[in-house]
Formats: sequence, C-alpha cells, structure tokens
Amino acid sequence: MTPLELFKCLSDETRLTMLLLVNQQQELCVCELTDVLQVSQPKISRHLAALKKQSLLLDRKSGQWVFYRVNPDLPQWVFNVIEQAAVVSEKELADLVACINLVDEPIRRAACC
Amino acid sequence: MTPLELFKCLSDETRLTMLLLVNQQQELCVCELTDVLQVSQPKISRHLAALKKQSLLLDRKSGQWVFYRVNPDLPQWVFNVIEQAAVVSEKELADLVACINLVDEPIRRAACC
DNA sequence: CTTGTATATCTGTTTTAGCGTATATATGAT
DNA sequence: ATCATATATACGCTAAAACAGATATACAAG
Repeated sequence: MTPLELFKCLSDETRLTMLLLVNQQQELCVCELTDVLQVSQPKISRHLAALKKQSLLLDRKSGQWVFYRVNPDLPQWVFNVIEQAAVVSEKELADLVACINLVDEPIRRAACC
Repeated sequence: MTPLELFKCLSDETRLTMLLLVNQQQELCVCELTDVLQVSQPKISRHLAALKKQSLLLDRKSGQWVFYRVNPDLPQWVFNVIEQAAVVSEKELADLVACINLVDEPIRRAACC
C-alpha cells in the first residue's frame, strides 16, 4: 500500500466515514452502516468492497450478516494516518454513532460469540 | 481544513509528490518542479493552484520566479499526516531530488536572499 | 520597444469516479 | 418450497477530475 493508494481510498466521504466508524466501533455490519449513514445499501457495499480491495478492512460472515473490521496487520504509518483523521473527526463520529439503530444491537452481539 | 479535504488534495500523484518535495526542500519554484517531475508546466501550475487553494502551500514571487513552500501554520494533525507519507516515500523522493536540474540552483539561491 | 523566460489561466476533450436501479446469491424463517 | 432479509455485483448514466494545447501576463534583458 502506497501513500497515494491510501489517500485515494480516503478521498471519498462515504469510505472515509465508514473506515473511521469501523475503526472506532471495532466491528460493524453492512446494515448498521446503511442505517447510520442513510445511504443506499449498494452504495455502502460498493465502497466497502473498495476498502477491502486495498486491505484496509477485513470481513467476516456470520449468518446472513457480514461484519467489517479494520485490518490489524496494516503498516504502522497507515494506522497513524487513520488515527490523525479519527482524532479530528471525533465529535462528528460520536454524533453518528449516537444514531446507530439499536434494534440491531442484540443481533450483532449474538453474532459476535 | 477537514480530513476529507486533505485526503482529496493528496489523492493525485502530481499533487502528492509536489507537496512532499516542497516539504523536503523547503522551497521550490515551478520550473524546478517541472524539471523534476517531467510534466508540462500548465499541469504543474494547475496542481500547485489546487494545493494553494487548500492553504497547504504558500507562494512567494521573486523576479520572474514563484517559489512555493509548505504553509507553516497548518494544524498539527496535517503535518503529522504529511510526515507519515514523507517517511514512507523517503527513498523515492531522494531519487527524484537527485534529478533536480542544478543549473537552476544558483539562481534559486540568489533569489533567496 | 522587442524578445525571451517563467508562470497562470482558459477551452475543449477525455478519463475516471460515483450513482441509482435492477438483479443475483445466500441465509434464515414459515 | 416459499418468502423475507442481508449483501454483492452488473449495467447504463452522469458528474467531476485531469489533461493537452493555446493564450495571457509579468518580468528581465538587450
């Protein structure tokens, strides 16, 4: 992964926000992201695929859900860049997280274990 | 400046490379960048204008030359992001710098003082 | 005043990225 | 087996970004 590739991946609002949300929440599934961001499911999936293609995210299938998490094996400099964005976006992210549809939470927890 | 705006600015190879070069060299003029990167002068100017518009670079006119430098008043997180890219690109940048046309150097030095 | 060099901007075109809709696949429930 | 839900992908369209080439401006030198 080169800096240019990383910056290209982070240069779209949907992708950047999703990466920061997943980074903060450990793991999120597609429907949770769709709820929070209020955009169409295909759009979410398309951008998740882009993040996965660059190995920024990994996915895990559990039943009918697919959970995405930040790839823990990224080079340190990538984590550092993400962290800078995370700190700056902290408040904005908190507002978004407050909107995550909690109806899904029990299911998510169940799928975890 | 938001993280999204920064990443958009850094998501083009010409802009990213120029920013990192200027960051490393303190100050470079348009013709030096044109020499190093081997791209057309209008292209260089266009991308410099984009970097300047986002206040990543400042310019200073001296005679017929215009020298660009990194804006020293950027927020710390922006410097941090640039630094991560700079460290990763160190070798590649060194190769590029080795190609800067030294014919211009005396003029540049003269213009400095 | 003319010429040459450095830089910026404009114009029209091409390329790239993103989007919405429709559709396909997989899983779970009835 | 049928239906609903979750997710991914394909297709055609639109919009945004980047480019090449031409032109404009500014300055320096003769």
